Amino acid sequence: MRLFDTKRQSLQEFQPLHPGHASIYVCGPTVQSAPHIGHLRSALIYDLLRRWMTYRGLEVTLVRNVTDIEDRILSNAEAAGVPWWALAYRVEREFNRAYDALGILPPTYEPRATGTIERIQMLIELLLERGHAYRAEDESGDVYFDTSSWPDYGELTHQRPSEMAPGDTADRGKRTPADFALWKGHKPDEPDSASWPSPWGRGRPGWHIECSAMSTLYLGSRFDIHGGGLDLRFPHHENELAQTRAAGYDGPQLWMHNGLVSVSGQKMSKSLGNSVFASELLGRADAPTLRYFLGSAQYRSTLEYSPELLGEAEAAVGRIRNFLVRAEAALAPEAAAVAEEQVPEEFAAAMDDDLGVPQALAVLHEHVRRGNGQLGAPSELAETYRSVRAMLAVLGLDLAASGQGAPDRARTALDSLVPVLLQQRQQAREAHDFARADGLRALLVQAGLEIEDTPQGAKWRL
RNA sequence: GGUGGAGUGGCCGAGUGGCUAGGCAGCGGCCUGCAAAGCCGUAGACACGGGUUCGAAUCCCGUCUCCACCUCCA
Repeated sequence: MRLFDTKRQSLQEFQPLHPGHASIYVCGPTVQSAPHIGHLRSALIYDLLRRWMTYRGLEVTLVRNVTDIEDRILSNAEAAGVPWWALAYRVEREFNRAYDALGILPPTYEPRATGTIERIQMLIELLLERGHAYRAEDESGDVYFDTSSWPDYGELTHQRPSEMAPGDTADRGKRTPADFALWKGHKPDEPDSASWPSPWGRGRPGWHIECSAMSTLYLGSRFDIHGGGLDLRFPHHENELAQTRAAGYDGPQLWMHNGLVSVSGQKMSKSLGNSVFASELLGRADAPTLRYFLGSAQYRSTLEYSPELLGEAEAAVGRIRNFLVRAEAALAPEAAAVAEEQVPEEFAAAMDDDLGVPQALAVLHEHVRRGNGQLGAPSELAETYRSVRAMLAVLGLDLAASGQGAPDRARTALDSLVPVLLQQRQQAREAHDFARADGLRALLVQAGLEIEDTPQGAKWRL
């Protein structure tokens, strides 16, 4: 399969470092505030990558970190009047609930920055020894990465420090504005619990270093892929790469960056107040619809969010779901059983081409349409049905047609009441009392049911 | 100022030299008592100006516009 590499700015044939295995590190959230649609999209993209690689026979090790100590966590916690660790943990749990609700598979491991302090300190020590870091000249206890000591600085985003817009020079103890903190000395107004002893005094890790520490600790000096949001390219990933390599590690062989989500053509931001949070999104649509919607743009493109677009995704998913219901009704159970799940070649080609999910969805729809035309031809239908199921499985679209699981009491009540109404409607139709028949149908539709007349009589579903 | 990405029909979104993706919305037909669902058919586009070519959404040159990043960000 081919993937677009940010560093080389081109599609690269993916060659795992270890045949049959793929190692992926994805920048997870800084658990400072509630997850929004952008976080979900990002996580879903790497979930799809992982599922696809698994389908292709690779054993995938996916590490997605949690950055649970950082400036914004401290300031948000202080503003909320809660301990920073309580805020971080609450938000972390909120992220995981949202991931679960979307059917995003748990990563192989999910390390926390606070659990990696030893490794972080070891890296900083290495950087100091090798002359790529320095202790701040003031009494702050900070340690900075010395960008001027690393000739390749800027290699990821193809920038030269001299041509960048000048940064904040007022920062304490830095030699040049481009230098960034590896270790931040403890400040008297910060909680003691947010600091750890170190050779440079009590303090906490800077932002960036935790990813260098966690990726190389769990995946080794060299690993296959590093992923994250487009907005992390600089400074986060640029700095991370510089640190990792300057400390003597190789880092990832390929960098992936996913596009952002816009709302009304504007980037989501706190200052604009247009963020779409996971909690409200999960209340607006079911998991398959959200997965479909979030996959409707190629992962490197900006995805525009609006309720209308979400509605379109819902219609598309409904179409697929309708097909499954019909096909399962038309097929013998053993024909519908999916033994070997094999996706169509065009689907595979789309996924292999830099994770072309929109094209893959097109292939899916083509099969659904074909299948709808085969409802009278079971042998052909069975094959199409199995293809569709295979594609849905790879995409993580869990459209279990007939309501699995134990029926709840409301459902039991509907199961006994709806057929009575449908029977009354049928009697009215036979008596040509269409006003009454349509009235009964309108009642059911208003209650949220779908009524479908078929040669075998009326069928209903929620 | 620097770095990167992108402009395709009413909307979203594929397509990288010839063979009109797909979805939603629209229109016509089939089916239906009427609908819904489904199927079939159909219209509509390549930011602009040049150039290369038998042929350009696709390649080249120029112009315009938009987006992201340049030390808070998925």
